[in-house]
Amino acid sequence: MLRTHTCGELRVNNTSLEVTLCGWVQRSREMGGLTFIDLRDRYGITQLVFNMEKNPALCAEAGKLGREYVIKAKGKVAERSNKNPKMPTGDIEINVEELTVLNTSKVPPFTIEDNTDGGEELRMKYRYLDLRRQTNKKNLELRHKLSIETRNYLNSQDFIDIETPYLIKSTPEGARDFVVPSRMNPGQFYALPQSPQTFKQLLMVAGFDRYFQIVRCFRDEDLRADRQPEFTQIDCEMSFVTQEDILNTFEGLAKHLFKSVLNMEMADFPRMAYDEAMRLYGCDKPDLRFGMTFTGITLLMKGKGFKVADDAEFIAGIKVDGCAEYSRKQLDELTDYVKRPQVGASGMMYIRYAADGSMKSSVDKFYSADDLAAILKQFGAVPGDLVLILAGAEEKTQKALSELRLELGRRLGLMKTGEFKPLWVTDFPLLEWDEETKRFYAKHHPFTSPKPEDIPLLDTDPAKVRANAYDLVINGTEIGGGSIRIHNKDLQRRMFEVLGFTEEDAVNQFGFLMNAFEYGAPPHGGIAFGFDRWSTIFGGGESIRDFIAFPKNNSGRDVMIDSPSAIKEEQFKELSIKLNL
RNA sequence: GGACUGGUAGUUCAGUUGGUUAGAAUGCCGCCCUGUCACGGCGGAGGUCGCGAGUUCGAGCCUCGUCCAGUCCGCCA
Repeated sequence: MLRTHTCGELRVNNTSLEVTLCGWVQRSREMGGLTFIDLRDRYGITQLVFNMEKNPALCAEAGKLGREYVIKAKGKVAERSNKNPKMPTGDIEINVEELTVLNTSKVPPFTIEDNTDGGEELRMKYRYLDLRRQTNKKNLELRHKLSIETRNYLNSQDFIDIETPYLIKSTPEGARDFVVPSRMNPGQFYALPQSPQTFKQLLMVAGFDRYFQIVRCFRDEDLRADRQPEFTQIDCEMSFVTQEDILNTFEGLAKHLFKSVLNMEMADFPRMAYDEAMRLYGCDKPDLRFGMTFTGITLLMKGKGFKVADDAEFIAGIKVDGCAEYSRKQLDELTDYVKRPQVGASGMMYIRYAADGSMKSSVDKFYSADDLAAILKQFGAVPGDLVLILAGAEEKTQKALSELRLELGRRLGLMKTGEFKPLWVTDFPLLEWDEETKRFYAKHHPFTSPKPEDIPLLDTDPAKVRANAYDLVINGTEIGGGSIRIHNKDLQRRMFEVLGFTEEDAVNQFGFLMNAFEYGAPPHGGIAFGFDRWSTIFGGGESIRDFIAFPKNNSGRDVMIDSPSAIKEEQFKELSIKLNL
């Protein structure tokens, strides 16, 4: 090693030790006769001192060092006369006797500091410089810790890590596939896996009754702050289990991660059926850090001559504690918020229940004091509260009210970082009707098992069938989800029928799985967690990009290596591909 | 596919109603400074106002188009 110590470990009890440090020049401060240099490596920052009286040549040399030069410095640890309590190494410094420039550096395009002056775009282009910053380093360290602790826990529970292929077969269901041409099989393509779903089920058939993998998955869909075209899952599957066994096992994983990574003891996670989540929060991944659950008042508001209410399929609202004094301006802002096209409400009603007991609403014209009092009672409102009400088509209104609830949560500071409210959402619908294609789609995936008691509904009312499917939600983010799978080939065949697959389609796409199910498939089920999201939530971050070493931007581009990019004509030829742009 | 926001010095941003030579901070360069640690002081360099049209006597500012970035909707079994 070129160094004897790191830049983060020396303390006052190392005084007068002869050490050699290596690192990057964070910053230098010249005082004329004295020069200080902050030397940085992965572990911290240590101050180097050069003294003009003791060694003028060396001091002059130190003065020439630029930001981000890579240097090696040999010298003695000394206790500082002027200590810096803000730094872990602030009690000591190194009186440098030998200095070697290991490499020079151009002036970096932004400052390598916690509060950098560089914008997102620039930092992504120079990601290797951005990663030198402490905040990014911390994020990747947290991610590493989560990864190690996940392995530790699952290993302790007899899960085994098995790799599955990346070059697999395209299927039209679900997300768009990334596709890879096969040179040796002209005109044919591999697909990159959206998840190792079918392979882990085949591993169950193979008898590996507890499997896991921390694995890259690929989906060619439009991106968001919490979505990347390639992302990482903690992918798990178990045999001979019920839903209850899976929830318990992976609640165990979550608790272990909370404890080992964040040092937090978590109580048992609450559970909520999908229908309940939709009724109370209008959303299948509610943020439980605050209340403000929905109160339905469709019947109370209808029949009073107010057309908006009379025409509405669904009317519900939320009670905002202690906000009766909201100004007209604030209420108008909220109205504008719900009327944004992305939220989609056509208006908002309010009732202010003033501290003196008086009521003021936006619909006084249509509702008597008794009517309003009845509504307030339904909400359990007390003087000082504000009630906000949306009306319209059920699904749309639920969604808008859910957005309004979250907006108020943000405005009132109720979504605190550092507070964690996990939740299992269970009993998802098995199928989703698509108006455009006039057919059902699997809400989770086509191998999800219906609840046994709901199987008869497959023939009569498929939309009502509930699945043995579950999601883990933390603070309003879906962190993972899974299901008990179908292991019976007849039920699987029936499922494909409901989804409108012909026998031929099913065999063509999933024949290998159906064949496998002919040879003794055990009852099994599993779950997959979004590893990037989990890291982001634990790290209190906003965007999963901050927890991925080399992420892509929202157009799926890597601006550092400039990909995707064109390929050479010879490559197309070799692949028997012609462009059609 | 759609909505919104932004693009001005190396960087982060300001720039009034369209009007003389486009500013600040920071970074960078030079000089001074022996206890700094966001050091301090003095001085200096640094601009295709994303790109292309248009309106105008005159455009960083107005209009249209386009590219790029970000947030969201659709999409993501």
